Amino acid sequence: MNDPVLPVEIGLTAAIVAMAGDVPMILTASAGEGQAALPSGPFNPLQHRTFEIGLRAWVARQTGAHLGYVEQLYTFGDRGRHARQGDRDPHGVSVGYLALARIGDDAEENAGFRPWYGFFPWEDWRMGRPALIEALILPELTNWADRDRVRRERATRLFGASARHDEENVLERYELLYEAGLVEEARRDGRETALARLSLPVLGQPMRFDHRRILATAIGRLRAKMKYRPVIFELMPEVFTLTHLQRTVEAISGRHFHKQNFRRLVDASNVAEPTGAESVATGGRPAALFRFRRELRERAGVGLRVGGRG
Amino acid sequence: MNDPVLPVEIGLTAAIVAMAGDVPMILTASAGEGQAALPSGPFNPLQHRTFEIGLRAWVARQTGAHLGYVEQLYTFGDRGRHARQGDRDPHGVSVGYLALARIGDDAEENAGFRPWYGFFPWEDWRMGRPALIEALILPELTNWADRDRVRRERATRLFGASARHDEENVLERYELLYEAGLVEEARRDGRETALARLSLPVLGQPMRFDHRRILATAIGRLRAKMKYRPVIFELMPEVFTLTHLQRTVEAISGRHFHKQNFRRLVDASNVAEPTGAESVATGGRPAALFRFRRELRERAGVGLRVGGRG
DNA sequence: TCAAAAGTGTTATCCTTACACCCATGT
DNA sequence: ACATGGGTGTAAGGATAACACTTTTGA
Repeated sequence: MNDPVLPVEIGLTAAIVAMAGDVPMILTASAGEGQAALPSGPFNPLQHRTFEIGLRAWVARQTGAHLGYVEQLYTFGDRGRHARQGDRDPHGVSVGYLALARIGDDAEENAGFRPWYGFFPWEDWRMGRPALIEALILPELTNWADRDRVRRERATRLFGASARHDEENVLERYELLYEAGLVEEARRDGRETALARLSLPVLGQPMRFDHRRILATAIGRLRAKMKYRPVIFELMPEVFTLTHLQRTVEAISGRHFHKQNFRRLVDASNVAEPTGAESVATGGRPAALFRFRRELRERAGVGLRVGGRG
Repeated sequence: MNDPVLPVEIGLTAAIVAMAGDVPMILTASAGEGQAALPSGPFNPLQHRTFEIGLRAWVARQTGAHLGYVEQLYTFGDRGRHARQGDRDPHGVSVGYLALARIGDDAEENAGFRPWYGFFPWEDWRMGRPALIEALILPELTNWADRDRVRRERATRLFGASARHDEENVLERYELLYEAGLVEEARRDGRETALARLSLPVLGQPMRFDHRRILATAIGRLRAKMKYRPVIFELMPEVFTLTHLQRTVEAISGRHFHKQNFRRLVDASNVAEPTGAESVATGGRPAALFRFRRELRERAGVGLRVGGRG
């Protein structure tokens, strides 16, 4: 309480998400070669009144992207952030953010954005359970768990075939893989690892520092938030078809939904209304166009409550 | 990005919750007279590896309390935290925490703890809708909203008799009252207020700085967390009766539950198991004693999923 | 024997999930 | 006419919410 106060530097790190078709993208810092990193910058309290304002400012300056929704994720204190060898992040505190943006189709604007499932291939269940879970992750986890009952149960709960898959636990799954030494970051941090046996990057491209953890947190948060806040529309154009909306929700949540049930859900939730117009057909019957009911933006409890299995 | 880095001080502020009978308590700093405040202290990265370790250290030193569960809430940047006149919080960044503790019955140990509904009288719905909502809050909000449709809708949604009450929106409700100038903090911060007309503190005891906001965040988070993590047991003794458990859950969530449904829920969730023993009767038929199944502590998705209306 | 609290069985309702079929357009 | 994607009705099963009643103790 009466210790001398020790000032530290504040950094902001952002997971900036956008959609390109039905591929969820994450903005990475163009850090020459080497591992991908999330964009980050210092926070200057004299220049910007709040973190969020500071964040918007440097993102606008560094990239063209205009941020829609912005949400604070977590604050990592200095050596608390999986402190390890090779971590050359400046001493200080880092505040993690999730932000949503809209990007166009032209390569210019998309520069720096990468598909997020490139970092988390085991998180995309849209076409069913990813094969690499059975083929790679489970055998390696079994090997790691050995006779340890707690480890075995954890592995089964998070990746087991019988366990109900909860798409929100992105961070828990990543941390298990990290602890089991199955992601590149574990090796870099000097942990025991089974990676020698594996040809990388089967278990996803690595990121610098603890940025993949931050991204995991961001994905999990977005997947959860979607269900009770209409944030998904920050990733959609002004008007859209219901199929387009479904593809986007599926892309983010990494799950597949039944068309009819999804539509009923949208209908019941009342977050979208028909514009009256129809889409220029994209290969079949023209689809009705919808728009987000903006007046609901601030409403809690309004979201697409996709259920257990869709 | 290339601005000179500006170091700032990091402070930790904690909402430390405990139960006394069926009254949820919050630890307040013994700041002489004046308004209540949450305990807070500086974070020294040289001394403590993580925020959480730092937090536990100074809480242990300052108070006798031993913290069980600890969770980060939000980080407020300097002038971002409702910066206003009268705010004499040192410049810097403040990381807010929620922590759960167990206290005994003796006055010694309970010193500094105050009933949290003293700060949020409109949040206790255990005996039905609090009378002061109809009698005071709604009339004042109607007056504040005047002809503004957005304001009216917001007021109705958060306090209206017809709206479904969502106990988790503690922060939203507090912020509405703040903006409407109905809490003491609004006056202190130099906002227009209707308080002259009201005899304080009808709308709850005020707190210093933005500590009541932090407490509101903590209550809301705890009410939500309870449903999918077995955190409630951090507030319970080793063994307890089902009625005791129900009283505690009701106290935290501020709602009343049907006995039978609550029991079925506990049974279905499998988080508690009978010890075999029975309680020394407290006035009626002896009750079976239960204990928390500790092996579930880390399990996501395990909690008491009390539903819409209990 | 009465008060006080523990403890249970059953039903109506709604929501979730799943299934199978029809419709409108471009080529 | 057929391929492509848009769009709907309905029924089974499970979870939730509400009900009223019995049991066991202490005074």
